[in-house]
Amino acid sequence: MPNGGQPTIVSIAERAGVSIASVSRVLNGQGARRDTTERVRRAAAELGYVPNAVARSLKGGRTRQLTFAMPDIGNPVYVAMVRAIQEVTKAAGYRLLLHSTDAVAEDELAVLRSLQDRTSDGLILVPIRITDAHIAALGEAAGPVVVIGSLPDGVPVDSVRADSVAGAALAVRHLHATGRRRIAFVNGPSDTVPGRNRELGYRRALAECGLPYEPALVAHTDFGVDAGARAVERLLPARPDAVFCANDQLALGASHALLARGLRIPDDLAVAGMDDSELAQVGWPPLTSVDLGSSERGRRAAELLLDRLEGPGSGPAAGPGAAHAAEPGAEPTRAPTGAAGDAPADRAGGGAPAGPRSPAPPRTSTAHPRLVVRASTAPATDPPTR
Amino acid sequence: MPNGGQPTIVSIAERAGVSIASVSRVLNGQGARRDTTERVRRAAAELGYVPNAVARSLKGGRTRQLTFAMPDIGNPVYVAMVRAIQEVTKAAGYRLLLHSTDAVAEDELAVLRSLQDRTSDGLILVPIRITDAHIAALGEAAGPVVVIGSLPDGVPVDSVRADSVAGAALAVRHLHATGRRRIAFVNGPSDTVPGRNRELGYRRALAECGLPYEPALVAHTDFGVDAGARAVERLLPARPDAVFCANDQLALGASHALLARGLRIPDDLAVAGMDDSELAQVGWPPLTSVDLGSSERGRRAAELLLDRLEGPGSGPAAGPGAAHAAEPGAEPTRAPTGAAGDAPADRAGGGAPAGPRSPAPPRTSTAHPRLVVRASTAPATDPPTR
DNA sequence: ATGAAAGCGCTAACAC
DNA sequence: GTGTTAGCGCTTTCAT
Repeated sequence: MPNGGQPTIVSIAERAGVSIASVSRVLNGQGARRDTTERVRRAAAELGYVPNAVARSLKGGRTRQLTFAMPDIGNPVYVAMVRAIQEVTKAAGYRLLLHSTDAVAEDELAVLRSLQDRTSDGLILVPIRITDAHIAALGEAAGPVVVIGSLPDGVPVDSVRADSVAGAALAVRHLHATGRRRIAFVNGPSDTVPGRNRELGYRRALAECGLPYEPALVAHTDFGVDAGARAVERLLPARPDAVFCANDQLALGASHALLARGLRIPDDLAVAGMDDSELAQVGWPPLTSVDLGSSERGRRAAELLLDRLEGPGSGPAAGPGAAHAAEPGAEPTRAPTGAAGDAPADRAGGGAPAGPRSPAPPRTSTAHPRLVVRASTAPATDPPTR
Repeated sequence: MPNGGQPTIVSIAERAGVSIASVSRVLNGQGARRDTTERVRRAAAELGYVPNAVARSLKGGRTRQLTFAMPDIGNPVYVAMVRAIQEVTKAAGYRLLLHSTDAVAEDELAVLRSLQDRTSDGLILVPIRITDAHIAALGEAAGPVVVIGSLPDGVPVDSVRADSVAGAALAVRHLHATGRRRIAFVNGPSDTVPGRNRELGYRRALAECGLPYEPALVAHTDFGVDAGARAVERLLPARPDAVFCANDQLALGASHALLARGLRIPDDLAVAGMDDSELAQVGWPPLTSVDLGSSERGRRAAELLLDRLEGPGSGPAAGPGAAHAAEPGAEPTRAPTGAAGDAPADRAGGGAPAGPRSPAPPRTSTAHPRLVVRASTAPATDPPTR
């Protein structure tokens, strides 16, 4: 027995006394005589036959696997996304591969490149930083990619973003409205897209509220619980009466450090986070946070991806690079280092395939933020609540 | 162009003017003339060639993918396991597929069966309940499986367990030692293995400490934060001075409910959890918990699995019968259809195929629990700490 | 309706 | 050292 002992269509064909073609047809629900159908089904059942997914993939050019690559699988926000994505892809009959990049750009690029080995049919990527290398890699991706996050204009890739500038502003205005005047900000790394946007929202809201921007009230650190705890300690000397954190993990860490110092939340300081992840409800006191629509974005990203896959020219792979010539002034995707006019040779290099598959312009959808108020930002003065 | 425009060994062969066999050899680091090597490498680079993993898998009989199926990807304990497993499998060159079963037995069985479609080479499974169906499926699994959790004796499967009976007892004794006398217990479902074991440990420790078992102090619920909150409410009338919870999620929920009622932790009640997951440190007050060695177990499980995979007959597929004759005194791996007295005819009837693959006897390793004391269980009376 | 045969992209014998 | 060839298990023409 050549393989691992698993039955194949050949075993079934022998047992049922038909050809492998008939087996395939019956098993794929195509027409066949009653008798044949019967025998094949029986043989398959008796043998406990399960089709070999690898062989199918090789033949069909699709693995029916999708990849979701996120910065940190330990962050509940991404877990929420996983759940939402899973729901959509599972319904469509795709398996989901999860990949935690630890926010390492190199790892993100590797994932992008890995599309080339045809292990998965498509990719949903949550990059934390967007470098030129990312943009280049995105353009050359060997299959459809959807980015969750903000991409520079003109990058021809589907994306789903959250308006985190507005989201951050929402939180800050809320703090101001509840009487806080010295609003500190614990941000993630400032060289990340979320980091930049949240800072922008913070400053904008400050300005709107007529509050000055005080560098001493702002800290940058890594995203993460411990980081939040350490960062808020550094801000305490500036005597804030509220701390706005760029995500829930930071906010939880900050709360922790504050409480450990004997400070009271919200009486002494209010604390607010972002993402409205599970952590917000689990924290003590429950954390005011800004819902950035994580599940929604996950779901939407999955839908976009499936659309590329099954939608128009649902061929084996989406057209690589060359297709995107739509953008005026777009540079060539890849220079086929060799004879220029050598038609047959460089076909592989990414020359436009004969088929006029329309690249379908990239689509972007944006989720709108929503403030979720909880105990951590109750007004300092005796709350008039009932 | 038949495929997605991706270069194949054929494209390379043409471009380099050699045969596909040479391409394969060069690319796989086998000997070849300087000149040939050079040309192939160059062609591959120019074309941006990446080998098609699917084709490789079909040929080799291995996908180099492993599956980890756990009850809930939202539980930090499993995230810790994922990290540990990932570390091991990645180093060995395997991709990891994650699967969240939501503790649905049916889903666990499906995962087991899915080994048959050859999508992954092996499986690490964390079942929450073990039914007869599980045991049967485990025996018939089409590839190596390692179970994280306690299996009944005699099930021929590798497993890694935690001594959660001892772990639970540890926590209860600690509560007793710090002056608590009415120790409530919020458990998970009693028909799960962890649920049963933790209850056993609770009762055992109670007895050791000379404390009576009071049903009014015990609640069963689902594992989960909300469940913990609701459950502890029901126990309050019994006036506990401590609450021991079967995992950190429950404990966090319980703390939450207690604090929300204006009770103080640990002054009014002590709270302890299990698993020592991230949640324990993130909770307020920081949660005393029992480290059940999640990372350790994950790592160990991955090692066991890899051992099965690469260890003995690391051939293409598990072991085509004839091979394993090596082990002295080993039982026959699989009855080669029609061989010795081993019931041959039943291949048809769907009965267990020859023998449940048992090349090497199942191995089991056990992680030992360790108590991690934090603020949530400080003695009620003024702590003599320094 | 069914069977024979041609591959999908790759590796590994087996000749030269 | 290199090329030719035979599959891995499956789907799909193309004849019959």
